[in-house]
Amino acid sequence: MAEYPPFAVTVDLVVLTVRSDELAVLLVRRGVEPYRGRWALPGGFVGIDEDLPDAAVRELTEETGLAEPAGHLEQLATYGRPGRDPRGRVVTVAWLALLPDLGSPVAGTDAASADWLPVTRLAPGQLAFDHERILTDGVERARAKVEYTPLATAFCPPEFTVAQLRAVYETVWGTRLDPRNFHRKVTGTPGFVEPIGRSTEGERGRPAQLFRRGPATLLHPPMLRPS
Amino acid sequence: MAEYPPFAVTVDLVVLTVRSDELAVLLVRRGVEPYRGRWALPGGFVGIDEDLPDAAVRELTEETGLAEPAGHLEQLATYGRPGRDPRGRVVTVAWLALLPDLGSPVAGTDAASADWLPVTRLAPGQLAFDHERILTDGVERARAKVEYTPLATAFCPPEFTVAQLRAVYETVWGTRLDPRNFHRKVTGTPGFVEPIGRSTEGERGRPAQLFRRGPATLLHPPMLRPS
DNA sequence: AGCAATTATCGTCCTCATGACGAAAAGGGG
DNA sequence: CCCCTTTTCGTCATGAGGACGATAATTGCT
Repeated sequence: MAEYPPFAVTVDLVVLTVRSDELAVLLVRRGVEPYRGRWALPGGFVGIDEDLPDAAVRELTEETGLAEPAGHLEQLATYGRPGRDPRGRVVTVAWLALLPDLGSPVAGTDAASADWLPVTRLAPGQLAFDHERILTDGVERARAKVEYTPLATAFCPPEFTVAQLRAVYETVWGTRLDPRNFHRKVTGTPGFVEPIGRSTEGERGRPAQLFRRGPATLLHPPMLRPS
Repeated sequence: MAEYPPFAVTVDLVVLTVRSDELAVLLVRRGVEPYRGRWALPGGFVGIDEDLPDAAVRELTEETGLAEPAGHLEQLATYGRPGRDPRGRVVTVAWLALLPDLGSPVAGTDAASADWLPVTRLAPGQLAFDHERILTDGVERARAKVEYTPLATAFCPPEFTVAQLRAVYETVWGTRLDPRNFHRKVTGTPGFVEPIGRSTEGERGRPAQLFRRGPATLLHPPMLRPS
């Protein structure tokens, strides 16, 4: 392999969740140069014998203390512009993870701290490397994919109400949705959600049926964003 | 960079076109080991100072003699399973290109020959490396994306008729579409196509209006595949 | 020229999905 | 028990899309 140009390969994670009615991304504060002290996407180098999805899962658990039991993980895109990393030629494979709200992450093994930050309140230029671009692409992908897939359920706990699912859509899209039409749409799309048989207790208002995510992988017809 | 595992990075291209009512992919016959003599996706190593999109465009023109004037090129996914290349740890960034039918490609600079092969007539295990998986993913992406984007026009010459565009959909999806409803849908979706003002001459039947692709980047509402 | 065959384009009917909204159901708190 | 909140069911109007008839505008044949 000495005849071919040597690259370093990393994985970076765009981990999104919905916390207190805001779309939040998991960021770590860098403890080492370059970009020391700046926020960055969690990620790291891929082992020479490690498969790419394995590296993504490892970084997710390792650097954030979060497991990936529920939730969703998919490849986002690959970024390799020369000069994007001052240490040399680094190509990064970015992944998109959607998780339910699991509370605050624990700090990683290095001294860096990790936390959820609302994506709408990030100032331009606040992230290390080209991570702002990667984050933008990830948010864009998530907004588009909840339209035609049941992926919005990945933001919910295993059992959830229609109203919780609606709050996810409203937060991800930044719009308000009519509760009655949303209810009809969700319960009427085959395989989107299935009733668990129980209801909520002790909340305000009429108790709501509990659902789990259904077997559908695509929504027919899609959930349309209001124009 | 000596402290990080060294990878080789390549680009591979899934170049699709519609030829004689079949969805065809551009393949090259490998002239060197490994997989010598087998069909493979066109591609090659990324230069140490080369950006990824540049490498994809370079390989597209270099190894196939095709330019990318019309048509469409987008990143598909990245594949890096250890062992996918017997020469060592190679991560490949795959790209999807959609082109109008430009005739037979010229052979590349090495002795390998290049040709269009119908995707439906490829036998399993016929392609080198993990290129069969990459091709499958590319075809899947194309089939899905013509639903909600105007990308089917990338398979057409700069000026085309509604019937030609319909033939593209029928070929890509492998279904028949009603000419009248298709015509209504295409001409009624804002920004999908715009009339050029001229019509075809010398063909059989009533002359058809010529169109070029419109400015829309997303189809609202999408072109739905018949269930 | 006249006619058949072919293809493009327009129009009609019906069904279904969806947006806007009213109303009833089912709980908690005074 | 009344009020407030939230869920859930209905109703109506609008618009998109599938099925299909009808017409327009050519070429090819006799």
